[in-house]
Amino acid sequence: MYSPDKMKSGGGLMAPPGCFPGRYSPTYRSTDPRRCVPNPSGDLFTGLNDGLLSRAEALAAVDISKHQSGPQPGPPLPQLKHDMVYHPGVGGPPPHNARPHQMGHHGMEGLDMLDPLTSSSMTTLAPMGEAAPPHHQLHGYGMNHVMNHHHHAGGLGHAPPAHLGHPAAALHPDTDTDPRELEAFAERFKQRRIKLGVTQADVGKALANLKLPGVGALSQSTICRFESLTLSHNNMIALKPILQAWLEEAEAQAKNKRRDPDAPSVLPAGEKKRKRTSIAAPEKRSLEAYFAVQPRPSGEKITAIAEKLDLKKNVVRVWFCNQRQKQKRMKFAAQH
DNA sequence: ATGCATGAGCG
DNA sequence: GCTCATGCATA
Repeated sequence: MYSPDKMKSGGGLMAPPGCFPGRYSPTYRSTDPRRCVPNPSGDLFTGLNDGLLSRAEALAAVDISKHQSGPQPGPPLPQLKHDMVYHPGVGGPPPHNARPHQMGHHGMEGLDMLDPLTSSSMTTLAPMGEAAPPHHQLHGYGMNHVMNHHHHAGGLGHAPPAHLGHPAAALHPDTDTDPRELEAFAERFKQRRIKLGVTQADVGKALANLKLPGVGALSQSTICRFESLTLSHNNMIALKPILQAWLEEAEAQAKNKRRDPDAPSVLPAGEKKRKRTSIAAPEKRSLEAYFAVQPRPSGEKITAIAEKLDLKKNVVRVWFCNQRQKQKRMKFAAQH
């Protein structure tokens, strides 16, 4: 029911209808047998990273075994998994915090001598968690207001949360930014959403109907991530007032039993299907190993890695970007 | 629920 | 080139 372009523009994301990049490179070779063999043949990047790469992999192996069986010195082991999954299902067990889960850069100790190149940046790694983004580009659906660290949530030049029921939350950065509060809200939100019998996708779509300035539809993914707190802190803060507005509106309508009968469900016919690249486990493991040593490889390095793993350079680059993003991902539970 | 991707905005 | 918000496709 939503044409791709419609939805995106509504959400603030621009997807020029006719500008899809021709590089949808269907690199989905997950099933490709070659994938399992990180081609050890004559590498072009010879002198460059052969040694490094191998060591990185070896180190990763050590690292892995380390947190799997080995006792961790100190805090509850931060898993350097590329993903965090602590999500109970709907109606699952009482929500509760997981472990303090910051980025895991264990395994680094002792690696720094590996390669001067890689170690240089490694050594600077700090216990970052969500520290202080240098600056931010405020784009998207007018979430600019909240995104700004020092601005108050009411920003956006509209600030009509008067009727939203929780003026305090909307007006006080302290309240709005409090991870505890966000966590609690996400929890409530999910619970009540389910109560209303609405799916995450429904919510995303419905947001556009709120007609809040600058607020368009969102995807199921985003709603899901909001509920599971897997968005950045700023993103959570930006979305909260919007979802809160929707929730209140939805409950009001439900109470009055009056849902406007407008159901323009005109499913847009199929569009081009993007093929999702799937990186095979062995390759993924290698990437994780490299990432542990150098989360921000240079273009050259990325090229070398891509070649060694027989992956597209862009795929590798994006993988690193996503990995960093995940690493930075806020873990409310973790920080409390 | 999550992996890989796009694209805006910023150096 | 990166970060960040966000989405499509898929497990």
